[in-house]
Amino acid sequence: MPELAEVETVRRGLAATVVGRRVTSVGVTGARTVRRTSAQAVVGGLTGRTLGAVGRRGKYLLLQLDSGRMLMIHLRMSGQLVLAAPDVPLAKHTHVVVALDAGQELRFVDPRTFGEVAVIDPARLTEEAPDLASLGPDAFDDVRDVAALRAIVQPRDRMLKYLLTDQRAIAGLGNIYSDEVLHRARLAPSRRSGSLDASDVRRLHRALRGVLAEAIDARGSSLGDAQYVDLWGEGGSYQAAHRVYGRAGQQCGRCGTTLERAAWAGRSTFWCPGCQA
DNA sequence: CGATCTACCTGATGGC
DNA sequence: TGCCATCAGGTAGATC
Repeated sequence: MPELAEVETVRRGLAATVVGRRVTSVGVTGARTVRRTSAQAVVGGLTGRTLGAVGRRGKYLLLQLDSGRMLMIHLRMSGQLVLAAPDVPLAKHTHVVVALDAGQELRFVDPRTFGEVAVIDPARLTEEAPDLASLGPDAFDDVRDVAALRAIVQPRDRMLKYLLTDQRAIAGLGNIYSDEVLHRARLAPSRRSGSLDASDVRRLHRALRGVLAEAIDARGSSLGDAQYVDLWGEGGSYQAAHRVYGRAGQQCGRCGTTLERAAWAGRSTFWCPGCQA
């Protein structure tokens, strides 16, 4: 569910609300959510700690702790972070509850239990979070100029859809935003990265910056099942700006061609065969 | 190295 | 109504 724009929206919400707050108690009821370490490690690593800067790398949320360690959260497909008063009943599938000294609770809710919460030592990142350690440059924070994108695209020769969603190549894009970026750049998802010329890379860069900036401004995309909401339960609005995602059979807003859908490696890909080449 | 499956889960939706 | 198949924003690991 959540991709870079949604995770960034949650990050900004956390930065505005929990920085400087002390953790008074922690409850873990979902063993799968803390599988990277253990319930004891999460409870012990958080209780009594004060929360510091809130960062993001790709789709990972990283909160500094005054112990020198960090709280790592990945929402995966269906995870949500919710801020609530203690007297508000727990939503179904609430797996971790972090009580803060301001009287509020930070709750991790996740029906499919793919998401995770861990407290890790940044000095031992390679051992404790090899997935995080091997992330490529962040699609928004690190890929600022064309040269940065060229450095990702040029050394590889892969279908663009696979390249853009490979978190080790470029971190943060998922199924929705990769399709939207490729449509804006007028590049087909099956196009090989090795075949891009300088103007293709410039268009891809401009599309990447534009789509992500607009999606973050819109506080992300929330689809019909309302799986993605921010800390206060509010959805984003970028779904209204989707040009291809979920629109197979409709007409392309740019050229009028009927949009297509294909299932590659078990994932849906949407594109316009008329203006993406 | 790159492409494609499967597995991990629950829930929503649509067809019959 | 119920039953079944299909699909879902992610990722790791195995296989070809």
